[in-house]
Amino acid sequence: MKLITRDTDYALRAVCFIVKNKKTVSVPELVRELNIPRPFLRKILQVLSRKGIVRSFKGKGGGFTLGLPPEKIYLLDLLRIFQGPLKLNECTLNKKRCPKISNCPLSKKLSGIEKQVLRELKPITIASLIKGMA
Amino acid sequence: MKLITRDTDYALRAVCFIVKNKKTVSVPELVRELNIPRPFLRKILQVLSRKGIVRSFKGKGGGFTLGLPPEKIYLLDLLRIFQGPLKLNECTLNKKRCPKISNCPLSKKLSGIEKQVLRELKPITIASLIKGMA
DNA sequence: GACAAATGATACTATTGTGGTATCATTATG
DNA sequence: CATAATGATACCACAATAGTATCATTTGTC
Ligand code: FES
Ligand code: FES
Repeated sequence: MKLITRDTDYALRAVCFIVKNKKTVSVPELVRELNIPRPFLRKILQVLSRKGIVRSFKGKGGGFTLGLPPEKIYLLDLLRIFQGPLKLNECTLNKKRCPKISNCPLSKKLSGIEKQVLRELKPITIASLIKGMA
Repeated sequence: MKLITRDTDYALRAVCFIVKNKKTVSVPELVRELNIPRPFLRKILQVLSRKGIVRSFKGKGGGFTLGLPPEKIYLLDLLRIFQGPLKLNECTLNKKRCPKISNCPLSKKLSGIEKQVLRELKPITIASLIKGMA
């Protein structure tokens, strides 16, 4: 089971690379650097652009720059954009038959774990990841 | 993203029910009680049987009993049986291009999270879950 | 203005994992 | 021997993930 899917991961790499370049970065450059399949990367960047994580510039010489400072781009943001909300704990039973979540011991444990995971993910920003690479 | 898939969950419920019955429990009984699709449940129980979690008795009047005391059946066992090893942290890059895992800051963070999750999962047994339901 | 080089929008396809079904063989009890 | 159970195994359906393809639009350069 993966915590982070491919699109999230690619988004992360792309954003990191954009941070390190002061100029706008185009898809061809990113492809060259990260070798991610080009159309897939394009799709990902378009999403990031819509969400304001990056800013896009069309036309010749165009490309992408950051839309936010790297200290304000959280891994959790990317994760939620591409993977939806982090819910480790969804009851497989429909609500009718579920002996009330609040009472279910497994559910309690899983919620606890989910909280822990969130607590650890929360502080991770692009900035912190890049610093870690030094 | 689910931490626990349906088969693991069904297995868990089935095992819990078996614990509470001193006699052998047959698939029809389990279906009645848990309403899990019968052939699916059968498949799950066969796996549990092969793994020694439950013991099976063939023939008329047959069914399943526990193969281990409930304090020795770990949620993690079931999880691993049905979902493979818990690895939250698998690099999307192939080994060639991965800038060595030990150096990758994301990988480090995710490993940390994985360890935490394992630490929380480890102590959970069938016995502890049942006690929690009291 | 025409062309080239970039992104925007959107629809489609392929692969894989999950959640099941179906069938036939085997074993035990009455 | 009939019946009621499990064993083994192969198959199928659906959803999520991963990736492709196409056309429209914008912008810089000659
Ligand atoms: S049975 Fe619904 S949360 Fe446990
Ligand atoms: S790039 Fe391979 S573990 Fe981070």
